Amino acid sequence: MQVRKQFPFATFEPAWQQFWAEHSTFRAANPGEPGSEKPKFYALDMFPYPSGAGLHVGHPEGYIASDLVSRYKRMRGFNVLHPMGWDAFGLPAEQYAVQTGTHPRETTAKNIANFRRQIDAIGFSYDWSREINTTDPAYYKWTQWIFLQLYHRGLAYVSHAPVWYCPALGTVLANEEVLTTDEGPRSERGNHPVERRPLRQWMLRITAYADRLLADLDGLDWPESLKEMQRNWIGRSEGAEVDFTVLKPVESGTGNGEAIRVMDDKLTVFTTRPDTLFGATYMVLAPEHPLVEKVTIADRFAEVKAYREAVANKSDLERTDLAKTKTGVFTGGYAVNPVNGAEIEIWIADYVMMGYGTGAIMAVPAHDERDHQFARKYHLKVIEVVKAPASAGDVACFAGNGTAINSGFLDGMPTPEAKARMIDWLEEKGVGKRRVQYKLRDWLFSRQRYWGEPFPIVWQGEDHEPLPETELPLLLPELADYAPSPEGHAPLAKAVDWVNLPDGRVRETNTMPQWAGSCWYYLRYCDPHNAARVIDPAIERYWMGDRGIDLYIGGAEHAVLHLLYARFWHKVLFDLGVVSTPEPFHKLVNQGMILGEDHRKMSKSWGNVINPDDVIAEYGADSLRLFEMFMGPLEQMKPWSTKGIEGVYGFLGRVWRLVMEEDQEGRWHFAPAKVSADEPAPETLRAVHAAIAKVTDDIDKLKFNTAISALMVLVNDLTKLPARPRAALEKLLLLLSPFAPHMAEELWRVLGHDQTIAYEPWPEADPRLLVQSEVEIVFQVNGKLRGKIVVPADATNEAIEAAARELPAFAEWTAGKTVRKVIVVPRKLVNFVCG
RNA sequence: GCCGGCGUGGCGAAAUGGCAGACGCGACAGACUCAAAAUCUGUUUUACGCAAGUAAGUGUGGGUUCGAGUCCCUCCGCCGGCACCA
Repeated sequence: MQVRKQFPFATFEPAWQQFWAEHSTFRAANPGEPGSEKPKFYALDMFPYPSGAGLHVGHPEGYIASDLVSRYKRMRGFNVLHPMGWDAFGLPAEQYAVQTGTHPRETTAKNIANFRRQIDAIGFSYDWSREINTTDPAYYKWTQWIFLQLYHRGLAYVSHAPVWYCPALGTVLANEEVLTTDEGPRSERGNHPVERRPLRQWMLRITAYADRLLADLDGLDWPESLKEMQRNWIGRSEGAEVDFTVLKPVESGTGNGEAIRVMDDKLTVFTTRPDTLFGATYMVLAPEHPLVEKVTIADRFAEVKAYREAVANKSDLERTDLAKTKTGVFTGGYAVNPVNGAEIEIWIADYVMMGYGTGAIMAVPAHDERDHQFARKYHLKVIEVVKAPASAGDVACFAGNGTAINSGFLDGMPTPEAKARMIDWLEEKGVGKRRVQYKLRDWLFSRQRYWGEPFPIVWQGEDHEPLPETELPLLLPELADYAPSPEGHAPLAKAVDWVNLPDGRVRETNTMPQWAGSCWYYLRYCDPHNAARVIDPAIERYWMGDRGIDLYIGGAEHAVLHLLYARFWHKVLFDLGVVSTPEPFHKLVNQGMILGEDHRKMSKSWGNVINPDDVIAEYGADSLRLFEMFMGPLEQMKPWSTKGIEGVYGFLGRVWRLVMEEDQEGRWHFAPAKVSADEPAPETLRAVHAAIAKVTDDIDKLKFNTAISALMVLVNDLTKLPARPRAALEKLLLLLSPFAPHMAEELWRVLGHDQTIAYEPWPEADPRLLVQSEVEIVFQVNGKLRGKIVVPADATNEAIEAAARELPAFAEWTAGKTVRKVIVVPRKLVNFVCG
């Protein structure tokens, strides 16, 4: 059954989309082109991976928001860069290729076409002449070029350290792509089990930028929670390295009292609490620590070996399970505490990780919860060296700041001072130094996949060398079979002719991870067709100068990975002089997830997925846009509601009928009788200007839901008028146009305009029309509302108080009481405090 | 465990320390209609009351203030992140 439509969106929405495309309405002007004299505004969406499933209504939420801002900024006189593209390398297309033999290029092209169709139907104002695709050789040529710059700067290197390998996906994964789950470590993509394997890998030295990545967060207009996540991920700690001399008893097996010999080796630890060095009563090495074999005595060797083997077979989850009791083994070796010469035992335990600090710790069981647990279990000595402040209460193990005790020259010092003093002492004696430690690790940058950027690297034996830039792009070879080998050899190894060069050298067969293409795509949009350079400097300065991208909207799932990697590459490019700002994304907003109507996450398995195609067929693109912005704050998670979209659809119908009427045959026509040429009445004028002020202010703050509610208030007011002044209607359409651009364009034309509304100047609210001559003031007694009075807007405090005293309610509520104090807030309230 | 964020009607939500619940949905009533739908106009936090009105009310308990949804502290719940990081 065909439901009667409130307005013919199915006709005019596609027509306007076609109009915009044919007229290149949203083409942004590069420097030198007409329009580039305007100030720029760069509004960026996180570009999608074009999956086979297509879009659901959650995907375009951020796109609608950025589109709205883009349209608004154009009307405010900005030259707006609002582009879209495809993050099209990735695993699903490759897995499909493994199963079916379809080249990922074909799958990707098909998916992009579907995404493009869906996106176009929503009426976005993208400049499609700047469309990019990370799998296009003309694009990945420059991804490879940036890799070469990293390589030349010593920021790309080869590692043989154990890495996460996923047998199901047939590839290695970065630390960040591995999740700790109840079933053990799993791949973020697909939730497959992963394991450690020693494989030759490319790493990027992101740790060299740790300090700058941390420090520059401060100046960014990002959600504070997201900045905090990056800070935690980078994980900066200040402390000291301390060198311990290693002792080893001469083998005897008879117990104590045997001769000892001093070994050459130093055992270096990292600690954030050098002030507790006097309380270090034992040391712990990670089981994998290279010194373990040297410090272990013969008597202990079997036990140590068994422990190390047991640990090696543990998954990381078992190892990091906080609930389990700590285990460890004494090596038989000793170390000398440099500060007091005490000989302390060296243990190994899996609560110390090889990957952080030096893989060894000095244990201070009195003031570290973990050391405390361990010491209690193995009956190790505990020496208290920090006196807790009285406010700390009675705790078994005090880990906070206090006053140094039992610590020789530190005694009596507060913790921060004691830390500094100890570091000075260590540096004087040459047995330690100040050190800053980061949790951030280098970025594992190679994957054993087909559908990614090939590395522009060739090997000669164990030596690698870069391809010359003139040989870029290095194209992906064609393959008959895309599956990786079970041993972890990349699919590219099968392209024998491609891999083996005539001179005996061989190509790198790994490819880059999906993050590579998205690390710099925002730059390419500025100058998408430049064959000679990654980006033209003048164009870069125009679009990226000053603050970089003015507004970046995308999902919070990219809080640490994409956003950290892209910042890293950007800083490298900044150091190379390719870009002119140290940070790419000035303002960042995370749109909240849209849940299903049942308040659960939209997913096929719940059967609650809403497809935008269906919504558009039923209510039109403007309704979809308007509703997604009306549901609630952009950043907030919120459920879809069919009734809700009917509400905004009804609102658009009301707008339509302000000027249109339907004839007997169901055709809509302009209704001249509904529009008056008269000047708006003062109250109408005030309503219009109040809406202008509210909508403008709200868009600036990205508070689209309240902006829409202001538009609804205005439309409700105009609906009540027998005929609507043309001037008021035109202002309404201008305000509506970023939200519901199709209807705004259509009615703008109906009202006789022959140019697109997209570049009409945004209306200005006249403050003189907003001031009211009289205001209603709240009358309170003891803070409780007891009445209202109307006074001139400029009434003095005295006049307001006097007016309030005239009220019958005043006598009633103050009877038998004394007025002790009167508080007047001009234009707001008057409050009598009585007792 | 640690670090963020959030708790407001039947529902989605508003509210520079100053009238809690704008706007929308739903519900109820009226107009139009033979009738319905659609549309238009009202009402709609709860309790008591015919009403005027009064009282209570923003997760819990306290505090600051003339005045707290908003600021501070305690606890509870939900969401996100990190997780033996020395």
